[in-house]
Amino acid sequence: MSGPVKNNERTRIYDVAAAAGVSVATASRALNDTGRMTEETRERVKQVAAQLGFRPNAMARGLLGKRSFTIGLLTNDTYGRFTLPLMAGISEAPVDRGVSVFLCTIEDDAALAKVHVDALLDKQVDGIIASGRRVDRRLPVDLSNLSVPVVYAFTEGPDDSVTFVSDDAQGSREAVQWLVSRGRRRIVHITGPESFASVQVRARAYQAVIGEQAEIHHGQWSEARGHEVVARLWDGANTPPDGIFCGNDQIARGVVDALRERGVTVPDDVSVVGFDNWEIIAAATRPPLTSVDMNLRELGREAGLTVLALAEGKEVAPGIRCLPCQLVLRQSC
Amino acid sequence: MSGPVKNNERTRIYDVAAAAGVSVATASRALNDTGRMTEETRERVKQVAAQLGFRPNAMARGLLGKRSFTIGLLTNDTYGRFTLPLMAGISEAPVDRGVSVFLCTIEDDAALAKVHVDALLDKQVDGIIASGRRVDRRLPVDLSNLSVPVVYAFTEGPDDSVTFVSDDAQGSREAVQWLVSRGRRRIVHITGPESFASVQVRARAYQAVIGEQAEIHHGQWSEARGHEVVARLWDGANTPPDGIFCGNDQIARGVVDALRERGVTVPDDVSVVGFDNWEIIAAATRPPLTSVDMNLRELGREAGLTVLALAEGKEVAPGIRCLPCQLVLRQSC
DNA sequence: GCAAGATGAGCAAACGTTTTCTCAGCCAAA
DNA sequence: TTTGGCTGAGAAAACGTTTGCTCATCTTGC
Repeated sequence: MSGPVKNNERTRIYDVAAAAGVSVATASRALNDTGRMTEETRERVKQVAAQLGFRPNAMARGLLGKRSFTIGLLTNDTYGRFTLPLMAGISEAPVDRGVSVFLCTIEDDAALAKVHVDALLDKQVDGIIASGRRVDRRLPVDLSNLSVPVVYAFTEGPDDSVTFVSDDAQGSREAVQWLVSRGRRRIVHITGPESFASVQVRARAYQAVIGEQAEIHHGQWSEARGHEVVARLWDGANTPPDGIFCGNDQIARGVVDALRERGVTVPDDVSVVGFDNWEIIAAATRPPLTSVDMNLRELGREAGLTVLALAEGKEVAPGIRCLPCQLVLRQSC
Repeated sequence: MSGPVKNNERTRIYDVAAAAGVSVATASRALNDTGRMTEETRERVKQVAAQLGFRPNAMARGLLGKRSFTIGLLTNDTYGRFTLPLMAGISEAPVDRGVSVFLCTIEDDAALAKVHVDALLDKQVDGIIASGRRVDRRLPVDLSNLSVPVVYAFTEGPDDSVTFVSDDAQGSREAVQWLVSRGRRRIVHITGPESFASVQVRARAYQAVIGEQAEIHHGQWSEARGHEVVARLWDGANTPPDGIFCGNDQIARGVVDALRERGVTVPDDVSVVGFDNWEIIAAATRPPLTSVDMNLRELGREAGLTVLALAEGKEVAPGIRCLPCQLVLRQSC
């Protein structure tokens, strides 16, 4: 008639301790590989725990004020183009350590963002990763004075934050250099609106390789825009280009389609490279698009590892980390 | 020198109670709108709490064995095509009640799935939503005897489970009927492999409208497949169709492209309808695709509300719930 | 004027861990 | 033998809430 006798659903550490004939304290230490005890005792406890299928209650653990084994991912990319690869990378490392990820999609809605962030803080997340669909825009919420570490991925953070972005300059350089190496001499760049930071970075990298012959066409991020520019280039007085580096895959697909319709052969007459390596577009283009992949998954992985390190109290130098892009070769050049 | 004097980061309910001049118990009851007390007391406590920016610690709450205000979303759709709209819907209602969603992407990997599910159970989630990229495939993990409620969305669950799917039959019917109402007389169906349940459902609905003149072409889910079938139809001996209902938007886009290349005008000569309403494809097609939208967000919303209801102990009758699709009109018919 | 019921509010237990003390036993050095 | 350090292990506090129980006070009906 003494001691807790609850026959609840889950086995608690109390049950393990009782079964192993030790105290709760010893059981806890045995399972966490801390404290001093005979190797034999430790082993016995572990075995009993495994046998009973014991899994520690994360709530109780979290209550002690230590880790909650939980991180939050904030994003305004409801479409998922960037978020899901990122997400896959983020949870890759953490899940092995028992860490789960809260995904919060706030859609440029400051109030919604606040609700989500508050909920995350209530749940004592170990850290937050902020991510967006556009590198040069901040999320509509201030994360700078939170009690938990914050890491930015694919979105702009405050100056002293840890930020992960893809190395668009390197990716663009490789793409253009690849065109050059294929013997292309007149290479133009068709890309998005000048107001995007990534547009500027990519354009500068293109310019650095091409020099003064550089020719940049800004406009919408759409297939239609690809058609438009091709029409202008081929119907104009100047010699049309033999290489086209596009700011994203949608433009590139428009370009390739427009060229095919004009009877211009890709890649024989003109080589085309896209950016984003959006499988659904790049692979369906005829011919399939060579494109720059931003390695979002890897980016997510790094961000996940970093926020975990910060949560564990490790020091991480603030600054912007550029992760390399990779040129994915297909038949368009 | 008496009582807790900790000056920690977060304000606890203890601080609120002290500031309001009541006991912790009263404070708790005041904030939760339970128990008996003067309206004046309740109001005062609430006011003090608001002033101090008090937010209850979710861990402590969860430890009491009640709700954890947390649900898990399991999916094997790493690409995000289906998951993100679903996710947006799922968290819509819950977040207002302070519920956050763990997103777990398991990629047909049973071991990974188990790791994730275990992590979710450790964290005492109130419920789990299982979702997949294919309606007729089960996730590689058994969720049937969990201690928390499970709801299936866009994936197959056990017989006695609560499952949400889109009403593909109704969507297809409306699409085909729309073609008929536009005066189309010879309508064919180009769709994916026969092994997909959704392919069968959509095909049957098509057949039910068209009758014995039905003509179904099974094959890959790709743009290339659209080209292929158009070539076969227009180069064959029979009169080509004047209406085409496609099993997904990729096929539809291939069809429209192929027709344009042959000089067949869409929608004047032939009307085309797609399925999925995948914006990136449907909107970029020339002309833009009319397509069946599965209302994934709404589906997610229902699933979220249902799992919450179950978590609160409400009874929900098992069975398959079909949510209506919606025909989104664009210029392709 | 008194018993009985209603009302407002506090004490303390409970949730399942981790961790700080504390302590008994043992061994070696003096 | 005594002393002191080391080792293995347990008792109990702590984390921040919620809630069952208790109790004093107030109201009401006789």
